[in-house]
Amino acid sequence: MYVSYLLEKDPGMNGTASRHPNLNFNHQNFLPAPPQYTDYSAYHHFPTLPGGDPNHGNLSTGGWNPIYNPPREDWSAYDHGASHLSTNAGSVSLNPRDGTPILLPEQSLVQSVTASPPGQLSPDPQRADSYQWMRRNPALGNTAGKTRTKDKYRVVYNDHQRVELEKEFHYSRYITIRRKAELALTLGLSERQVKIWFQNRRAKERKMTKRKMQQPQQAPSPDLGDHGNNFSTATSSSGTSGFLTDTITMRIKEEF
DNA sequence: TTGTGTTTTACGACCTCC
DNA sequence: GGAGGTCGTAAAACACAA
Repeated sequence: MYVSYLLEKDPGMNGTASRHPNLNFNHQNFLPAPPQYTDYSAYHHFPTLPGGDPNHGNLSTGGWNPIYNPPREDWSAYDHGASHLSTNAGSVSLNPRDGTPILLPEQSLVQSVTASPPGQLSPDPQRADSYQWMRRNPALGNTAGKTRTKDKYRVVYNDHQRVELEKEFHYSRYITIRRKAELALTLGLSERQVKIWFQNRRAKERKMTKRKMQQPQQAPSPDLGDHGNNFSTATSSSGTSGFLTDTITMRIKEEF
């Protein structure tokens, strides 16, 4: 309980600006548009891959930082879906000069990928089916800001928003103030929504971990041997994600 | 089509920390 | 007091079997 507090027992840990003087950023300091994560190197530690984002492996091209568990193989499909289905301006990178949408390499790449039948994206139709949640409601786009007390109870985030949030969560289960602001900006969400998304995501992970713990030793999930392609497995597995998070946490400690 | 179970957003209550 | 954490829950969105 109160994991963040435990983490923050160690000064300089991932946390809020108020608690960590080193994190006393000015939110205005980062550019509100591409290139994404230009100042995100603070807690990323891998050399820039050619053409890739040094911080998230290659976020914008769909690559993956080796520190993470391997990406879900069907993410590219989500990105594709998001790239052409999303009506949310916040989900599209814009040219900082003229504001025109930037077609990321992934968007052309995944278009060719998804030219194949969906079943070919994953050899496991069951697993592929497990990620249908990522594909729904393209038309909704982002209508963030609706609340129970307003005209709509809740919105459904689009594929791009979900993928980026999942990627961030995969990197660290606790988002920094800076990253929260950046992510909110780039995804067209409010910081509150990003915060709540992370809270809910952690709750989901705990729930899944608990569920696994309650299940007696059963036959090992085939996903576990799937090079981590199943993101849910990777993040919900206390062992895997715990290790991952610990590793990341230590790296963040080093940085701050 | 419909009923049912699950997942996803969003919130409130309550907590700790600064 | 404000920020952000967990926990529990409501309700929309969704999946799927009958």
